[in-house]
Amino acid sequence: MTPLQLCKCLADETRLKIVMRVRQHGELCVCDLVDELGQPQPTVSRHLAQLRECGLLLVRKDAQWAYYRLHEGLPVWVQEVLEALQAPVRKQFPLKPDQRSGCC
Amino acid sequence: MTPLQLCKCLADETRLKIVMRVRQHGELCVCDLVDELGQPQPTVSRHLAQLRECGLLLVRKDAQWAYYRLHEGLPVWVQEVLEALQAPVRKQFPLKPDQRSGCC
DNA sequence: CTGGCACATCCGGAAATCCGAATATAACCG
DNA sequence: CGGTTATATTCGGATTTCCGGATGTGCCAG
Repeated sequence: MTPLQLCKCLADETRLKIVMRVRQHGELCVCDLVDELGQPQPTVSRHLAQLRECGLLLVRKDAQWAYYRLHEGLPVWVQEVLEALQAPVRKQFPLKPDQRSGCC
Repeated sequence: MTPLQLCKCLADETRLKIVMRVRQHGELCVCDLVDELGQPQPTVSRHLAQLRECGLLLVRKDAQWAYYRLHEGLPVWVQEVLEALQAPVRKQFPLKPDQRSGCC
């Protein structure tokens, strides 16, 4: 994980939102993200794959669901970047009013 | 300046290097950067313009030279991101051995 | 004024990125 | 087994991003 790779991962609105939402919730399944972001499922899945491959996210598969979380072993500087971005991202992309559809 | 804009600015090797070098030196002129990065002057100038427009860098023009520096009024979270990236960037892209050509 | 240097900008094409639509896979349910 | 749900992957094209080369502009030296 290099600084350049991290910046590229976060240089997309959907991926930035995903990382921050996941960081906030600890763990989220794909359908939650699809619901939250209002984007088609293949789009979300593609971005999740990218975040997995670069080592930012990890998956846990349970039955038919896939739960994503931040990789536990992230370098400190990565955690610092994410921490610094958390608040302004939440300001720029506020959460949708709690319409817990309860997909899973 | 939004988190997304910042990430896009830093999601390019040349721009990432420029920002970090400028941050380290306080102020650098274009020919220094061209020399350091080993890239053609128009390329460096184009990236500098981009960093200017998004509000990360400021220029000071003196005679025929243009000196770039970090914008003084950057939000705290931006400064935190840059601080967190400084060390790993220097590790990934070490400085060229000091061959001060003294272009200016 | 002329030439040279530092820097900026413009233009056309190449390359990377992103997306929509369709399809694949895997698990659960009846 | 067939149907449905959750997720992943593939493909083709559209859009964005990046670069090289040429050109423009301002400043200085002679």
